[in-house]
Amino acid sequence: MLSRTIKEKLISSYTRSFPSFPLPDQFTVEVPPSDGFGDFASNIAFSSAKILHENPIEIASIISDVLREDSFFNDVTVAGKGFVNMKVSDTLLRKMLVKIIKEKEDAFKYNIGKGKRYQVEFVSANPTGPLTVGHGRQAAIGDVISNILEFIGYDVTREYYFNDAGNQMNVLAHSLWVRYNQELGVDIEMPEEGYRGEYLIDIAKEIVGKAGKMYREKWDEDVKAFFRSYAADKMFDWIKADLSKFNIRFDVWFSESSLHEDGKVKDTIEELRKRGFVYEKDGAVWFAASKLGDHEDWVLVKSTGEPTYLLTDIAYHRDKAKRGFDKVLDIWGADHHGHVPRVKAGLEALGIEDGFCEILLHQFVTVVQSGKDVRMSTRRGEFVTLGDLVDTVGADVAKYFFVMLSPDTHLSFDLDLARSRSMDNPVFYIQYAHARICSVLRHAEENGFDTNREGDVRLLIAPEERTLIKDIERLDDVVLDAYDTLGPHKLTRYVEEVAKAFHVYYTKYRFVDKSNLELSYARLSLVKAVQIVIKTVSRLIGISMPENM
RNA sequence: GUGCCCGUGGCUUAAUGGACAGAGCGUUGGACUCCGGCUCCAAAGAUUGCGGGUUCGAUUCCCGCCGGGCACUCCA
Repeated sequence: MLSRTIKEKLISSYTRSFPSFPLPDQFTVEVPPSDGFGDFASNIAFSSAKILHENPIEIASIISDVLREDSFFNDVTVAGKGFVNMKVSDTLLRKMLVKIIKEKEDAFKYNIGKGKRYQVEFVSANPTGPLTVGHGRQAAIGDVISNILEFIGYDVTREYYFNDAGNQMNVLAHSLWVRYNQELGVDIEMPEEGYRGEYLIDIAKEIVGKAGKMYREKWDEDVKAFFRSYAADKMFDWIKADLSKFNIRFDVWFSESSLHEDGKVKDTIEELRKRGFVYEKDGAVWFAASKLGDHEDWVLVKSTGEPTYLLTDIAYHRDKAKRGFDKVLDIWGADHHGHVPRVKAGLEALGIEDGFCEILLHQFVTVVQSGKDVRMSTRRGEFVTLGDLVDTVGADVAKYFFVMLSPDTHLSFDLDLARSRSMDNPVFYIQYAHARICSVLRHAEENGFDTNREGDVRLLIAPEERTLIKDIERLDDVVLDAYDTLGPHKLTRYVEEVAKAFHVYYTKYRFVDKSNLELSYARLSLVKAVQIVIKTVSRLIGISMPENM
């Protein structure tokens, strides 16, 4: 909360000091690496050095002189090669604490989104098999980002796009039919490209139970359609059950076949044609992406007459724009990175503005078990399902592990470690801090304290109290940082830091002391504020905060 | 071969171009008569893959190597 005001104060000191010069493009206000540098530090002198043709140290000292006149600051110094280091007054920090207690999580909300419609599309796995841990990472990242967007005032739609139209579904249908026949003792080989997972065997058994030998060695369009829809329904039930077990919900389930049925794929290709990006060659219809700087052109409609994945995807994104979203975010696995420039070229060709669609890629998840990698492939039927993972480690731990690293970082999920409940587990560390807080508040009530009473925060003079207040008052900065960088891991790192600061505080001081009621009330206020912050972050991450463990 | 991502203490990792590269795990040594020790304190541990360049300043940007992952389909 304070860094905003400080930024404004830096700007006004700058313009007062250098009235005829423009402001630097950007400069930071951040927490310095060590307490010795004060509470906040800014690099404004570095970023303005070129504009002012002046030594950063000189600039910093001029700005500092102005800032020093403000009672907001306790101390302003110039350090290093030109940092402006600021120490804010204790009164001000305590005001922030009071604000948190009064307004709760609203104290940290800035309306950046202003109600604009933001669509986040994630998971979007096709119904050909169960969700894997890789989808789990995507589900977690997408959910946390959606929560963040909502927190800062966007109207968010969480959408799941599934391909229920293409050839993969036919392959799935045929694979199921093969399993069905095998169940009936018919010796048919699973085709090379078939889905070999054991899950189809269970479904095949089910069909034998219901339909007997009706489809034995019989394969035509009707049979295909039956197996296809049977398989798709089963897969969807499974996917939805796993997601709900994982506490992830979607607002819209968007089917690819609806794009075809509603003529949107056809419309898209016509519009591309009108704009001069379509030509025919070798019996196929091509997208002239090279006109937009791509190194080659891509097929939109195969010579068989079927649309490609690229075309339907462009049609899908065109539809997103037509549905009136102000902005959309797609979350894709890193294996789709080659697809990014093509879809973007498609949108550009359609005249959709550049900033409309953002794509966040995340690196892969590997699962390590007994010290070695578990290879995962839906087609080969080798995987650890998301549902299994959630059953073993719980939704909270799974979700936290998925978002605790930067999406850019490869994630290696150690199943043995996760299964062993012992864990050097940050989730438990944070939950423990929260449970301790609840325990303290309970203890206070039991000893006759009214925990709703507001304490006199002026009594909070211990250094650990100052640290803790500084930590919790910057939650809004953390949320905005996570938003700017699309980095949910900023939240987990932050909440670990807050939990740490609380544990340190807890170990050193007593909160409930009948011989010093006023001090006790003051400290209980701080404890409650910490609880508000931990709960707010845990809600954004989507994990629970039990009162007892 | 071409393109994208990654390379940071023993391990897992953080750092919109900023200060002495920050955490956690592990290791070693400490701390409970009292609100939950699932906690806390301290120490050791790093030439940020290698070599150049840009900059007042580079883990971050550029170039070249080395190593790993991914993608280069009329699959999705």
